[in-house]
Amino acid sequence: MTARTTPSSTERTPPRARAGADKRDAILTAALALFVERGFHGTAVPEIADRAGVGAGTIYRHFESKEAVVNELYRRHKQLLATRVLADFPAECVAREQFRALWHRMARYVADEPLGFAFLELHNHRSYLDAESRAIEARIRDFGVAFLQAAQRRGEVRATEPMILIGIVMGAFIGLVRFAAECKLTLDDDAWRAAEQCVWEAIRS
Amino acid sequence: MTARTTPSSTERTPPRARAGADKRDAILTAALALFVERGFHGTAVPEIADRAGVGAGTIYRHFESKEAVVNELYRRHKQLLATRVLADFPAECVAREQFRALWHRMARYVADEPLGFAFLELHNHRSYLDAESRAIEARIRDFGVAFLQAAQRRGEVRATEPMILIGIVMGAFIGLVRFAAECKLTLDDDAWRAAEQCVWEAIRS
Amino acid sequence: MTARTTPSSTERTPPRARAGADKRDAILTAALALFVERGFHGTAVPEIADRAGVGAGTIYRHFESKEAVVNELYRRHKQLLATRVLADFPAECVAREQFRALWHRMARYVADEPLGFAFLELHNHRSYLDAESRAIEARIRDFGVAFLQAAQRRGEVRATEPMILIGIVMGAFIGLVRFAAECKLTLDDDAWRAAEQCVWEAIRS
Amino acid sequence: MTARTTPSSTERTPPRARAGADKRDAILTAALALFVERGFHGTAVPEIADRAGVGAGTIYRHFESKEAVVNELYRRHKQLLATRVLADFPAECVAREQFRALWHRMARYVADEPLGFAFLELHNHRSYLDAESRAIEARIRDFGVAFLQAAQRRGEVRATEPMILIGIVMGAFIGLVRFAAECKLTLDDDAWRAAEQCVWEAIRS
DNA sequence: CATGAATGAGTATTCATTCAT
DNA sequence: CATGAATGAATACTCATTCAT
Repeated sequence: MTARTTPSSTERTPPRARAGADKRDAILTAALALFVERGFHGTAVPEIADRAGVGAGTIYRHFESKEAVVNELYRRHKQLLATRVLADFPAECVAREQFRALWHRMARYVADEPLGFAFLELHNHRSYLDAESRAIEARIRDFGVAFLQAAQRRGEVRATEPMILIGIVMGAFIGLVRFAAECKLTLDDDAWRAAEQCVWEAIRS
Repeated sequence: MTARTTPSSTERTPPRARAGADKRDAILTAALALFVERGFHGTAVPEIADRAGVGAGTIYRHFESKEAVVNELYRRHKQLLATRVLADFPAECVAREQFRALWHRMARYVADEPLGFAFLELHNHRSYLDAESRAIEARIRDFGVAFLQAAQRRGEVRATEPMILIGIVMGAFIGLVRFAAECKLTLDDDAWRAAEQCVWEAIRS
Repeated sequence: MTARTTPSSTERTPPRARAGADKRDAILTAALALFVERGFHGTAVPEIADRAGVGAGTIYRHFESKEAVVNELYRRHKQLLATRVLADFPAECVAREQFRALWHRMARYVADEPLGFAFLELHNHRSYLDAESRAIEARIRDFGVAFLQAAQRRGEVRATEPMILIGIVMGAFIGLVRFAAECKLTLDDDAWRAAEQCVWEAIRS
Repeated sequence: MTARTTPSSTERTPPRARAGADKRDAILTAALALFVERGFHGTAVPEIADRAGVGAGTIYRHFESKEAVVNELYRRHKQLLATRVLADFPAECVAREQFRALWHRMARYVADEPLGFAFLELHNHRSYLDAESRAIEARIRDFGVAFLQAAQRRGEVRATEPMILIGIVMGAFIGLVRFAAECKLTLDDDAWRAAEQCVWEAIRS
């Protein structure tokens, strides 16, 4: 346990005792919540430090700058999403099954990492994202296009421009999550299944 | 009132081209572009003044504060969207026709006011929107729910929770626009029609 | 303070119809009240214009700058005080009578021009008063010193350094007015007479 | 910015002469001098920072706002004056002795804290003083009234309205200090004693 | 002459970043 | 390594002054 000079001990730190280097994680967790709540420009570095339970200077021991924090966060969560969704993709199944798998994996990601998902959906990433962060984004899109084209060739998905279909599917997914959040509607398994069925109808041949 | 026909390129207006009261418009136009590009908190007031071709102080002659500018912008564009989409709604048609009408009106709005649409889709409006601005938002959503429920009662739209269907439809629409923008894909009439057909399949009974 | 919609004419102007050049007076009157209330640096030029019922630009038609206004005000009121107090000074009377005359003339000035007196007593005139304004001040003090020295030579006033006596007398007068104002105590003729008697005791031989 | 005439005492402290917490004191000292010289509204925060030898932001680490600085200054000096003057007041002496004690204690305060005294005498405190600051003021005045009334009951002080007498005495004291300052006259012990005798004559029965 | 919209330098205050402890 | 006080550049906003009408 790191020595704390101030009399008050565990102020904001998460319950588990913290071993040395995962201050970095505390910073990222705090930053994630604040960026989602107030946006990148609307969040002050000392606020992040405060919520993470570390000194303001400590952030600069782990990250080059505030922008480095947001980029790390972006890459980390985009990567996590990609891994969760694409790992062990059922390449041999029919498109219907593949789509169902994709959809529910995304749904599980949203359930497990609601802040991470909300963060990725924040707009205006453009102004601070670096090249590497952008590359991950492209990788996922390319996978989606490849999947759709294969299914189209097999006549399982309608023959519309793949980018349009991706826009519709991803948009529907994101819209579903956002509207549910706005209306304080909890999405249970049935809701997710129903929605999945709807969206499949949109792209099936 | 001066008609604004071209959606394009009215930036850094020539010093003596404007008369009196449309300095207010110049400020709103400049702010719109900058908020879309860098977000509310990422945009400095002098930047807005600069781009509008006015002095920094002039902004405060027309608006109480920076927040008053975003709120005006939000209300104005939300209102415009609502009017464009809901005016003379074909109440007697079958759902299929009504849906087509809604879709293409939204498409036309996006084509005419790309920045306005992008602005409305910006997240984190929460932190600065006032009560009046929020009320307009609710009005539009309520209309959508009413439309869907009526169609469901007539058996023309599938009997899924209306908020889920709205999330899917609106999300698909927004996703389509965003992905197209990101991939520098221009959406022509055919593309809009094809997408409309896809999304209708998602909600039809 | 807020936007002015009506193009109407006489909004704040005092009842009497205004003939051309006495806008200058309206400006001075407005400035006097505001300077007393909020100080020179705490008063904005448009506020003065507003209270005077003239346009902001009009002030610059009559005065070089904000500092010119305060200097004019200072000179005008100092001059008025000097005239009121020193004109037809009873040079042949005994010091007791002369003192009584001075005291009650000052009292009458305060009663007639409470704002003017309060303004002259404002501190920090130093930072904006010009040479001419300062000269008037000196002239009055010199007269007081001469009066006291003459009375001291005749053995009617105690032989203490004249500047000290002036400080005491003027200070007592000002203190009286200020404390009365602070305690919302109105000074009637009896009070003024009683106070005069007290202060005379302080300097008589 | 302006010319600095006095080569005296504590200005622009040597960069590394101070330790930790007395940066707060440096700020207060700098603010005191500037407020006396140019008034509250006439003093810019960066000027205070400059004179205190600290960064502009540092002021906001120690004080909520510019107004918090004046209020602290006011309370601190009013308190100091009250303590110095009222502590161990000779309650058993005759009024003549009590008056002498009060007078010379005030004189010593002025000698020790000339800027503090000048600051307290600044007008227009009204616009920024908070309730607590005002309460101290009233406490001192009440003490003066009580002292005078007791002496009047014993027949040692003339039977005039106490507020009038206080106005005269305090006014004379303040006037003395101001006129002396304006004329660059140094008040030595003899001058203070002579003045005290004069003012006592004004109120004795 | 009078006006008030427009201006930009100036104000109080915040915040990303540094560095002595 | 960790800290948080200190910094000064940057921000939102104000105001003395100008000038086209």
